[in-house]
Amino acid sequence: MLHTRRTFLVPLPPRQARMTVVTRFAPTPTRFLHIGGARTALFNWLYARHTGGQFLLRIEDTDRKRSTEEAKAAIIDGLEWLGIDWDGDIVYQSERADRHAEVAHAMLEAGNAYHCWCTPEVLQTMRETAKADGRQPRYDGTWRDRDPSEAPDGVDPVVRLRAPREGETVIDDAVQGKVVTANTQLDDMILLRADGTPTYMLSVVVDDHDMGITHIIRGDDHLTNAARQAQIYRAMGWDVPTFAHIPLIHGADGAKLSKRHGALGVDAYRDMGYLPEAIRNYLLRLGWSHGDDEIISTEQAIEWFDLGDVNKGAARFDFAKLDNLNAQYIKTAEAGRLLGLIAPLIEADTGVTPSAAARKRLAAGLDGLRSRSKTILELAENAKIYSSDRPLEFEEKAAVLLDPDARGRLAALRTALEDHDDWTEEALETAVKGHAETQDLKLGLIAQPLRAVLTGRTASPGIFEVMAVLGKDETLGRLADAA
RNA sequence: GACCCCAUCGUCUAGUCCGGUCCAGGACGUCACCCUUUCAAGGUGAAAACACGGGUUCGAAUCCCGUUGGGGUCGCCA
Repeated sequence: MLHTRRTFLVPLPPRQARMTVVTRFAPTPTRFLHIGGARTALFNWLYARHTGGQFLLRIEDTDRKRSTEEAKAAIIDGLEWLGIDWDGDIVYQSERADRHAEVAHAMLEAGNAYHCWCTPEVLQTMRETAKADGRQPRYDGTWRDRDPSEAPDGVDPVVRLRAPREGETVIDDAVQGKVVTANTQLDDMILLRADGTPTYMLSVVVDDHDMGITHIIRGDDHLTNAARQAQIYRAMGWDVPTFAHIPLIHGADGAKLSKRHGALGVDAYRDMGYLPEAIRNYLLRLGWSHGDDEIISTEQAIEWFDLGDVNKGAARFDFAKLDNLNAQYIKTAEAGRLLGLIAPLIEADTGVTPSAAARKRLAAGLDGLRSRSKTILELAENAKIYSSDRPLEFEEKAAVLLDPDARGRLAALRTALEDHDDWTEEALETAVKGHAETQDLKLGLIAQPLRAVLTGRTASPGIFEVMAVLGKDETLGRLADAA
């Protein structure tokens, strides 16, 4: 754990001189790593890797009673699961409160900040009357030029920034372009609370500066904050980093992704059976593109990613497209990994640890299963036709298929198969088709009941493949169970 | 409400900066057909968009203005 790394306090060379890009992801540990945060982290990470720079992680746990250890762990877990690694030690904002205060005091001394004795109650009424009068609900600068000797007794003052009252603050955003804010829109924000603790506005600026952040890539919802933060940088005579406000992700209904609907943690996506590379690819394409490319490896993403290609408008989250991407990654994922992923799911579902024979079948049948699965959950579900030991459970529709006639046909087939020894897919196909011909039956009349009896279902991989994967003993055994 | 941001198929987007090659391209989804013992996968094809209104220009998805719509921010939260 770190704690005020000295290096951060050493004055940094001017921006032009340190050509290395430094980005950061600065989540608040109040809940899990939600999908929007994941994308912000991804973009920061990608940009740092693309430029050969650094990607830092800062936990903004400036207490507030809401930060929890669980949330911190969940965020770190989420990042790790997504394959997003950070450079150096994690910076905990709460451990830097002294430095934040130090900066505020420096501003006080330089005259760029001042004490204000307005209580929250006074401020509250100030806002209310302003609103009632049709004015903006802002701090009116009561104590900006008032003599501190007039300070009321028994009130601890806050420290406010002496912000410029005229002119405008301009942000040259790498994504949004030039954003101009009239300084009259910005009031003198609080830097230090009455209890001496720093506010978010001060903390971010000080931390970003001390950490040498060159590019602040974050959600659009911070765009308005950028102007205010720029004022703090300027008051301290610091270089203002490059801002890049990326659009927010909206739910399928177009509304903001809120706690209420759809704002899930990345762990939820993992539990729904999505592969981290699919999530990464999907998130990457939400608001960013590289021509017509859709399937983009992480290596390519790092090579191609640039801020200039990030869109300005918000994008809606679409599970259908995520499913498609996930399916594509499942198709090419390494077999051992997939097997490892589904084993615990099958076990949890059936309460049985797959037997050695079952695992063998699973490995043999995996390729026929993956093209039929959009998620790991589906894969595990589909895999049960191989993992289950006899006797099988039958789906309603499969059971219906096994009427007396069908059972009779299967019994005949079983007898015919008993002497068959070449248990390869091709040979079995020839054998079963041959058998159907001698019985003068359409293949479907045999194949469908066969599928039902062998898998307990009406949909499965090719039936001859299933037979081959099952092996002779298991195939005949399952046949015997029902025929 | 004020301020700020945004606006191409249902969705993600290419094209917009440096107007003409765009009666707008790709992907997902949808539909049809092919393949096929089932379900997928795969293949082929189809329907599907420049929000609206004004300009500027020989010419605008591309530039300007307005309207509408959507979003964000207005805390001694982060």
